Amino acid sequence: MRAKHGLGQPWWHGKFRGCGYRITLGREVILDILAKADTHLSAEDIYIKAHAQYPNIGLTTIYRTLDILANLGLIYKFDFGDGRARYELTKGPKGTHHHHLICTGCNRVIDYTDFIDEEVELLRQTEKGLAKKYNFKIINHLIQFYGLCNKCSVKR
Amino acid sequence: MRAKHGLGQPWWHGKFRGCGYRITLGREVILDILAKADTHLSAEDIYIKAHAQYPNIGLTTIYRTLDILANLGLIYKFDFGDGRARYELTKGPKGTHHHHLICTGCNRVIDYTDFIDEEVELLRQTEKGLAKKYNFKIINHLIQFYGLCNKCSVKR
DNA sequence: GTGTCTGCAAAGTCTTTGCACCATA
DNA sequence: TATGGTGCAAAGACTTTGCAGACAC
Repeated sequence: MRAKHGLGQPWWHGKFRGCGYRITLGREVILDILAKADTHLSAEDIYIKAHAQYPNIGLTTIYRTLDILANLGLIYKFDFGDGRARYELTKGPKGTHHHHLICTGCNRVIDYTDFIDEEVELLRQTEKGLAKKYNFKIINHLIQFYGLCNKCSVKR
Repeated sequence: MRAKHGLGQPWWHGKFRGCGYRITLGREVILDILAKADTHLSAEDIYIKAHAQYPNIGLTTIYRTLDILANLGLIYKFDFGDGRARYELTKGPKGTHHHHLICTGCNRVIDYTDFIDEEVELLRQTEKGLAKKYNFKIINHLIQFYGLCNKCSVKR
């Protein structure tokens, strides 16, 4: 529903062109995959999906495109502790800001979107306070909870 | 000041022995370095420091020891986005729980310890809520703020 | 003495880079 | 047509593993 706008151009074309980047088939495929994904994909995950619909694509293009996207602020890059990075559209299908619950037993990751108003407000204030005290311009934050999911906590 | 207790044994000896691990010179050196460090050290940082006072030590020992320490919950392992892990004693010299402000311009990391009471309380409640809703046993959390430090924000 | 631990070297994994060719604008 | 972009192969960086000798207990 938010995939296109105006003359049928994907929403990100403007941002891309504005930065001097070209729109290529590979990049379209990658963004399409990210837009449809409901989880955090690794570079290889994306490569496999992309390769299915565009067999000529190489892993290199995946990494290079992800790098651009991250710099443009279109995607987030996460580290869940398993040695490979995961990527996620800043404004995903769900479109909502969220945090992660990571099971240290099985590496499962659960998205957590149930923010309470106070949480958002507190975060806003904290950022403001930190910005002032440390003269730091805060752009983003990362919150992750670690623990054991129901299956893994039973095992122990 | 909290380095020793009882009969002059470092505080962690008990925990180590209790888990069947042996106390070795290499491990003592590594823990000593971590205890004295006031920043997040990389494996190589630790290796260099350790090597200075115990030239026989190898990088392998550093990694293996850090792995044990992390599993024992004695250290935290962080990823600040520069491709190498950083380690920090759970209860450092400062002994305080803290979060990090990471400058995406120069990779500088600032410790942030000025918690406001509401923050701690809110976090506690959030954890409780998440634990209940997702049947997740939360053990730990990670909060990092990303942005530009004063030097880097001037540059742009 | 026995089961761990260790250093070294080699292997592994994810990611980045060099280069010649190709495609977008 | 002029820049950028791409795939491939190779290189790079950090971390892990195999193994024989050394050490803690």
